Amino acid sequence: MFSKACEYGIKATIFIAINSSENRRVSPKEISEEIDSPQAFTAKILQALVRNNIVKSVRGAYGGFEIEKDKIATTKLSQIVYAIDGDGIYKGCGLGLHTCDENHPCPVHDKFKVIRDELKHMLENTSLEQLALDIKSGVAFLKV
Amino acid sequence: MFSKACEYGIKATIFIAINSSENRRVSPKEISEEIDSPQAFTAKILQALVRNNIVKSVRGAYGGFEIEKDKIATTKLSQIVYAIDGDGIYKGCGLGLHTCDENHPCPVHDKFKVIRDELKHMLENTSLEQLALDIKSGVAFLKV
DNA sequence: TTTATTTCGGACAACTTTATCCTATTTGTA
DNA sequence: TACAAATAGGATAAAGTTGTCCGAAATAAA
Repeated sequence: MFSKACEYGIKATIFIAINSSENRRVSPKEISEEIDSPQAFTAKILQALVRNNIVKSVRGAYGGFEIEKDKIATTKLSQIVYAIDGDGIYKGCGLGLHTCDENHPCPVHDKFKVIRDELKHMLENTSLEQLALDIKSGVAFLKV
Repeated sequence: MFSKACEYGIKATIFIAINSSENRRVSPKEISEEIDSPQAFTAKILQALVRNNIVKSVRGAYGGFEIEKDKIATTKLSQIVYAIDGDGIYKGCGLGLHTCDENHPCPVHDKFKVIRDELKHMLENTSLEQLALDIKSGVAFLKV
């Protein structure tokens, strides 16, 4: 469904959010340990998240990654996915046709549309805050 | 969502079904032209479909690919997908956790489960016949 | 039995994604 | 200012997916 990069990106952002809510910056090393991902690759993905204004980075001593507190509630899962995987999940034909719409559908167009719209709706209505709260309360997990 | 191989596989199977319903065998060349896919690669995918008993191949002169007529109605989209992409679409965690279930969920487990179950249901309840009929009647298309 | 036709299957090439490494740049503190 | 601690970013490697090529094997017809 998502690329590996996107999976790491989502988990990393959640971990950063949890720490930012307690005023702690975190390093790629910490992040990759907590979400069980390759460190250097995770660092690359963090760069993309910074460029897309999802998270903030602070260079130099005592630096690290953080998220502004008010952004934790407003950032949606869809924004993270879009920053890393683009809009391929919603757009594009399920069977790879160049043009696939109501007027010129692929054989599974209608059936796919239902599911994709639901996926889109879910991503656009799931906030970083919700996800972070489940980790904080021990209801959900970022690794294993 | 699906791999390229799977997209080609689905379209190829539909095209074979249409022709088998009219007692015609088709070659990889014909297939790849009709579904707009690379010929040699498509041939490889057809081999996989044959091994998985989705389609039948007949070697030698006047040979080609076909599907037994009664199979057209009973074959489900899920079987084609499974033959090529495996069960990764249903199984496996959306965020790549090793174990992700009710007891040890990833942050998006519940939300994903809903969508994946729906996708699974759709694939398991869509028959090759339905898809082929839409192409035959000109309501849907296999290329462009 | 020979020949033409057609799928099968292994080897390999190209491209994309995933992952690593090393140096440059930035920044806080002594 | 010098140093240490961090992220940024380019180069490159490893692995997976996509795609090509060619000879082997099978089969129908002459």
